[in-house]
Amino acid sequence: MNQKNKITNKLRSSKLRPTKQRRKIADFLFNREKTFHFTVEELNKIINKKDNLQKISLATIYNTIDAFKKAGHLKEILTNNNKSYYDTNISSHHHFFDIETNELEDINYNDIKVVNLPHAPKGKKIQDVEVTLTVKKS
Amino acid sequence: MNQKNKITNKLRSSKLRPTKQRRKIADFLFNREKTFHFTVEELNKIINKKDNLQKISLATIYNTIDAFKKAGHLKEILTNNNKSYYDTNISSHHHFFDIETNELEDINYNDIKVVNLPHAPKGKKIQDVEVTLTVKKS
DNA sequence: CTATTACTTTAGAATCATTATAAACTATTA
DNA sequence: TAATAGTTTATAATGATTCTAAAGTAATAG
Repeated sequence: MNQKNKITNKLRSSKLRPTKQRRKIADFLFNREKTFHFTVEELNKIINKKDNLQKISLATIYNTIDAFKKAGHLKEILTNNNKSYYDTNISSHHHFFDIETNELEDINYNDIKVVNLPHAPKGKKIQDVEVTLTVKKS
Repeated sequence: MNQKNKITNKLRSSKLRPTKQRRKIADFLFNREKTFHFTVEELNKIINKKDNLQKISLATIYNTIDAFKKAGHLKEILTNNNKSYYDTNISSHHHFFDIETNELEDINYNDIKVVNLPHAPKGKKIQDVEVTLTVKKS
């Protein structure tokens, strides 16, 4: 199956109509080797570079990223930076977050072990475990 | 030493002039048994309840919380909620974060063990280790 | 195929959290 | 007590995100 069809299937299997906009964004985000960290504004700048003919509105980018997140294709990263950061690496892993530059870096799952997880409070269940190592210039 | 003087000293030792506003906020935040989690808007609502005579402006509350954070009297908590959460418990510990209600709960330091911490990227040093367990209704 | 329906995109307005501004005020210091 | 340095304040400005409702497009029924 070619990449175009893979994207279409990915969208369909998440009950998302494969529109031109969603394909373009999905193609950009998911057809790559390395994981990609971004904010919506950053993604918007890249997707809508001046020389691009078919621009995608910022609202659509927000909608699409939100849909991809809900479908489990993107992981939202915890920060204290008052904007949303996303990661194309959805497998369980952790992050360095540079509080001076706002840069993120993945930490391999096996490089950190979180042991003795406590029980969730009554009536709740744990949905995700995220370790953030805040770093700065040494 | 009475509590009023304690607060004054805490402020002075952080090179913050003990103004009426800072005392009031510090008194509210730090003279308590249990830790307190809040956003600035929540704190503003509490500090400026209708029946309060001396109101404190929202800008001052932001300034003060920022000063207290920089002085190390408050810990900022990582979430994916696009607003800043603070914790009066500044000792090393972790959190449950309910993504449906935005409620936070402390996790005792010893209830989670993070082992095998990786080295920080070259030229950087680890400033903080935070584990957030995202929870939701089960 | 075509018409209908349901979903999606869009520009722009609205909202929410936060930061900036600059004038009035207050604690500290000389 | 006067000068100064730091602080507070209302308000404006900013930045990120969500809302709105009209126009467009994909899916589906006939």
